[in-house]
Amino acid sequence: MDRTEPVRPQADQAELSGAASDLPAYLKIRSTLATQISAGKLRPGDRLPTERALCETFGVARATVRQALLHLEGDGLIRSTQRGKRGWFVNPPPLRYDPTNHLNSSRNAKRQGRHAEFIILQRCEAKADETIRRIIRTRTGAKLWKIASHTMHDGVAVCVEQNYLLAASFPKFLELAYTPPLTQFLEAHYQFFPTQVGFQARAARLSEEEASILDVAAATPCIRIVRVKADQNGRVVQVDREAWVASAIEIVTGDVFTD
Amino acid sequence: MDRTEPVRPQADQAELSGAASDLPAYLKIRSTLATQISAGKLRPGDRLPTERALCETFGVARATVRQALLHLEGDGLIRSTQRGKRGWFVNPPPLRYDPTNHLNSSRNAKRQGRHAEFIILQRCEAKADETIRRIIRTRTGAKLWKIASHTMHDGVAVCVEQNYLLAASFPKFLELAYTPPLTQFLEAHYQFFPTQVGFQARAARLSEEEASILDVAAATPCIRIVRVKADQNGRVVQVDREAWVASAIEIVTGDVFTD
DNA sequence: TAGCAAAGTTGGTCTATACCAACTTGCATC
DNA sequence: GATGCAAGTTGGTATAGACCAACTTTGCTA
Repeated sequence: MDRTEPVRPQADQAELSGAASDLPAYLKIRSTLATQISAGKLRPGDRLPTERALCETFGVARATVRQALLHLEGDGLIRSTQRGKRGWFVNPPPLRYDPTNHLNSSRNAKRQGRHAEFIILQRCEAKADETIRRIIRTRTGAKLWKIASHTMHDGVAVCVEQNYLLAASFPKFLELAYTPPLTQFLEAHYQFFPTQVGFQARAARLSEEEASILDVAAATPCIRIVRVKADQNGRVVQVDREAWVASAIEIVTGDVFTD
Repeated sequence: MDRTEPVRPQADQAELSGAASDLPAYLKIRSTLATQISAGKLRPGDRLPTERALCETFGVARATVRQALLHLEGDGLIRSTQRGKRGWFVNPPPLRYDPTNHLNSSRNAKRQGRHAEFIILQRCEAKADETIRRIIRTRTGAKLWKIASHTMHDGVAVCVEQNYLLAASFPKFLELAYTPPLTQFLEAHYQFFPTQVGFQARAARLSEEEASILDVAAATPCIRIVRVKADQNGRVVQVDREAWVASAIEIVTGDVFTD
């Protein structure tokens, strides 16, 4: 009984998602799983079957299953943990993020039914690097405060960020007892009501360090956001650099999408 | 002389990018190539060595090289063509795209030193699907005009889009001789000076069809943008759906980044 | 010299296998 | 029961080899 299926291991996969049967196997697996997710058979937070189990289900090698899973990760539908190597999990839908009206991120999260937490990693004096310097248009030596933190939504890390403040505009910042979120803190202690004067977003990948903080695989797709804020005189005094797990947010302005 | 290097094929790779030598091989290859690109040794439009040549250079298997290349693709640094299977090419830096001020995309491209072309694929009457219907807040049967097109920058396809117009607001649209770009055409023929009332962007992957139009590999990372425009009375009359090759654009508002 | 067919190249897909670190499970021992 | 170690599981990384379609190059023929 060994020779009924001789050399063609990729023959009999007609059961994979009927339509478009000339697609590569990994794309069929991808769309099969994507359908299960959008149909609610697999729900946010659910764990997918193990890679080896999926191999059996679809009758393919593990590399093929992984190709499908990595695509689903790029699609933003699933994520795999890194440290707690427990498997692949279905993502919640992305948080809507409005670049023109993004003054209080915790309230934004709450309005969308998420619980946001902020964890401070570092708070120190810092020098501006080339990028910051160009934005803030300052002379080389200007003193800055740097706050490094990350954000959790419902217990899942979704964003690492660094905030840079022009030290001259926020005297004795390090001596104050700081509680996030930053926007509210600066409002309360410095009567700082900023104007957002710049916003930048682009698709990229997480660095090693960021991925390890966010507890996802190295080089996970992310969206890098830079926000620039000015004081009442139009002076740039704050630059925020954020790296969001790409699947965790979408950029939206206007209210035509929120019904 | 065959047994000096017995069973450990991944041993001697100390020459790969000195620092952080405990990184996986594919990440070292990725950063080596990324460095060559940012240092200008490989310039936009250049073709990378073939995958098999890179295997020899770095002393790894082809799957490992491909892993590195796919990461660089996700980073937006390179792209591989699909139909004209000629290899991997270095991308130009992304085009800056301002969601709050994006009325004329060809002028935007020109200002950044690119030549933009628009190719019309289809122009027809269409019914609103669920998404469009919800945005345009119209009753089920509303008649729409649909324009499907794609955009080339310097001869490279970078974006596919569909524009939907409320037919009632643009009478006899199909009977007019249409020349892109759309914004200018509507301005000239209908005195339509829209207000942008909605903008949405998120990271995703190209569909089969889109990828084939854009001549890139299936499921290439992309940024999906939806723009919603209203007439003078605040009535939503236009919805644009764009899919940009992720590496081709970055979303920017404000002028603090353009120095 | 023009045209065309054969051979080679290249990225895309896939199999099969292997090893590792980190985590989980289960079992034997105290 | 609690403890602790061994065995199993899981995703991450990597090798080696294979086949294909589509493209390019080569070289022969008319």
